[in-house]
Amino acid sequence: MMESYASMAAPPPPPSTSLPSPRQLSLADPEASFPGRAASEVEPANKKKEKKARRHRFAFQTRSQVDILDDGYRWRKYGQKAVKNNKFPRSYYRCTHQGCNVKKQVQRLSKDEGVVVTTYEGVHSHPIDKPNDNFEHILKQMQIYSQF
DNA sequence: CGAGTTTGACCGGCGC
DNA sequence: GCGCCGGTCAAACTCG
Repeated sequence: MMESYASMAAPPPPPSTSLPSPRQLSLADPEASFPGRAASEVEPANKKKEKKARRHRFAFQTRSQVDILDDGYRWRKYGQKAVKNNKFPRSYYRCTHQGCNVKKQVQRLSKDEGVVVTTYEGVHSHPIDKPNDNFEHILKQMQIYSQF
């Protein structure tokens, strides 16, 4: 899906009207006074604003022809942006586990399509939902760079 | 039907 | 002060 760019090459729906994006509508809505995605802010404002310092960041450089690196956890893609120094876009993933705010970003090297850099942000606090005993073996094959 | 994926637009910070 | 950039979200669509 992610590698198939032409899969969705015909999205232009019938131009019923120049209706702006739903995103803009929320802005026009007085109820949407929240600045941006504050609506998803599950944390009540009762507490002080804790700084969103980034947890430990681990970058895994793997050699894979496919960008779908399954580490055993369930990830949900929440964005895709192209990097300036790379001709390929970077994919942003997030753990679907409740309370598990672990983020992961996958980037491919434009020079070496077979090289994929996966950066993990945060730590998982739940067991793996997928039987992958070989994961440990895979880790050994990967070169782990620990930052922070 | 549900979950996950896609795309566009927005936000905040930083630079100039 | 404005422009640029990276990063994030939300709705819509697709797949199983």
